[in-house]
Amino acid sequence: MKATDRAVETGIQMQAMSTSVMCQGLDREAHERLFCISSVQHIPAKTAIYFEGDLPERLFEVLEGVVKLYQMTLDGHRQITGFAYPGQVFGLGWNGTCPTTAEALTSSRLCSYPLAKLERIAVELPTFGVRLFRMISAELVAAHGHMLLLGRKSAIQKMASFLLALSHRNLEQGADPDQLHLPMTRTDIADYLGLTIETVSRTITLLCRMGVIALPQRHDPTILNILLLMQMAEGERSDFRPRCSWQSSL
Amino acid sequence: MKATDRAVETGIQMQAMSTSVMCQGLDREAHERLFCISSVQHIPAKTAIYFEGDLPERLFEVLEGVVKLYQMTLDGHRQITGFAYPGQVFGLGWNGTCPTTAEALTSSRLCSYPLAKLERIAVELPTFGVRLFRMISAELVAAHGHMLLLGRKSAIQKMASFLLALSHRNLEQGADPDQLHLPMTRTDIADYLGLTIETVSRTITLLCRMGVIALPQRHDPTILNILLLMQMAEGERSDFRPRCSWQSSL
DNA sequence: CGATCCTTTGAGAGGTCTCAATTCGCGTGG
DNA sequence: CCACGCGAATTGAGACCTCTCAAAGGATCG
Repeated sequence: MKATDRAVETGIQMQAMSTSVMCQGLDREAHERLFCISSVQHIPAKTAIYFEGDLPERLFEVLEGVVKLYQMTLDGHRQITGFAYPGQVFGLGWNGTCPTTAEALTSSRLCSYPLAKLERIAVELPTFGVRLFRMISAELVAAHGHMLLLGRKSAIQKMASFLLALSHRNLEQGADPDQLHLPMTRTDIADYLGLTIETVSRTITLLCRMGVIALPQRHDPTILNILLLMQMAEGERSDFRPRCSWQSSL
Repeated sequence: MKATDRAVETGIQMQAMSTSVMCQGLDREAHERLFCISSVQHIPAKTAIYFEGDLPERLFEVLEGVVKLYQMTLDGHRQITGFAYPGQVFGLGWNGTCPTTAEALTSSRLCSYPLAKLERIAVELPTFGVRLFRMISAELVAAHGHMLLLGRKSAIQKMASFLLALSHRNLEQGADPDQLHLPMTRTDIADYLGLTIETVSRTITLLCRMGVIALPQRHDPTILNILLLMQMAEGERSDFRPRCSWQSSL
């Protein structure tokens, strides 16, 4: 590699860092310290990044691609706890060992930071520590929401919620909220929603027949009626009061 | 209240603080600063502490009693995301608003800290910030584990896992791991495990008939065969390999 | 163009839910 | 002290949703 190439590469990397969610809003010092300990790597599709039970070593940010995080039961069932898209962080939230396996869904580009050095930065630059805390808080909120989906929603509600979440993500990214893309297989969707692959397939077919979505390509559904989709995600009856006063004796 | 009473009360409170999980292992300065912003309160049973959607204001630690945390779907279903026992903290992990409602299951004594002041302490005393981070990490790990239970376990597996978790908690607390106590109703258990009240009841009856547990009192099961219970929690087949090499193309 | 994996679709079984009735436990008041 | 009432828990019967097993239809890639 020539010197000019290295310079170009560093330039690309610095650009990646400045757009990184890890760095946004941080002062110059934090920014530079993060850059110094960061490293960018390419991961081919279907490759594990770390395993459930490993000792956590690095924090990852997705630059390109999608990563799935999952846990296994001892009898061989799998539960995907989340998908990490570009701009999202994973590898946070361990308790001794990694609770999940991380595996690249598609060919991905990741930026990673050694946890030990990250902790030192967090200790020395409290604003960065607060940022890390915000990130893991967001993950916990998402986890709580997903627990509600897994425990209390029907197959159609789960599927509708999933599609709406993807739509919402598109909106945030400035993409068309109706043109979705599913980089994961039906098996992955099933393991994320707590269903079987057949039920996922049948539910998608059902949504198509109802005219709520279209499916020109198997991995690229289009939302045709987002209002109906939202209704389906929430369930039938909407005669619900915001405050649960019948529960509380207040 | 007389001065001596106040002194006694303060003594009790300081004792509570020194045994508090929030304080364990912290230096004298952090300890004292926490004590200054802390307040202890009693909450009667079935009383909400905060509501889903509220602006988070305080972090709570359970001193006595049990608190349940839950979310509602728009069609009126409930998912309990966790129970907080003495020595456990809740109110951490928000993203704008509280993701869950917190409600005292039994008459409880709580110690709470204003979040704003807590953040200041975390910024000024990084070791405390790290401690907060560890706490929320543990919550995230628990949430992931519960997602696996909700999405991929049968009614018996869920019930067995629940009882084992309580048993494990007893063990940590130095109590008899076989003598359990369920302060929550069957409805609460159902909403925690993603089942109906009837299925919970039937599953408990089944476990009794199999001789895995006994039920002298409705809220106080006894584990008779913990090995079998562990087997049931994990599922039938145990021909499972620790590393998921069939998934990864490594 | 065959091989393989992913996906769809069907039929049937099974687990969990729903609805309903009964029993149990406990506090209240006669 | 006992009868009563109410909520919680248990139990039963049947329906329904989802899973399981099986086969066929597509997509992709060498």
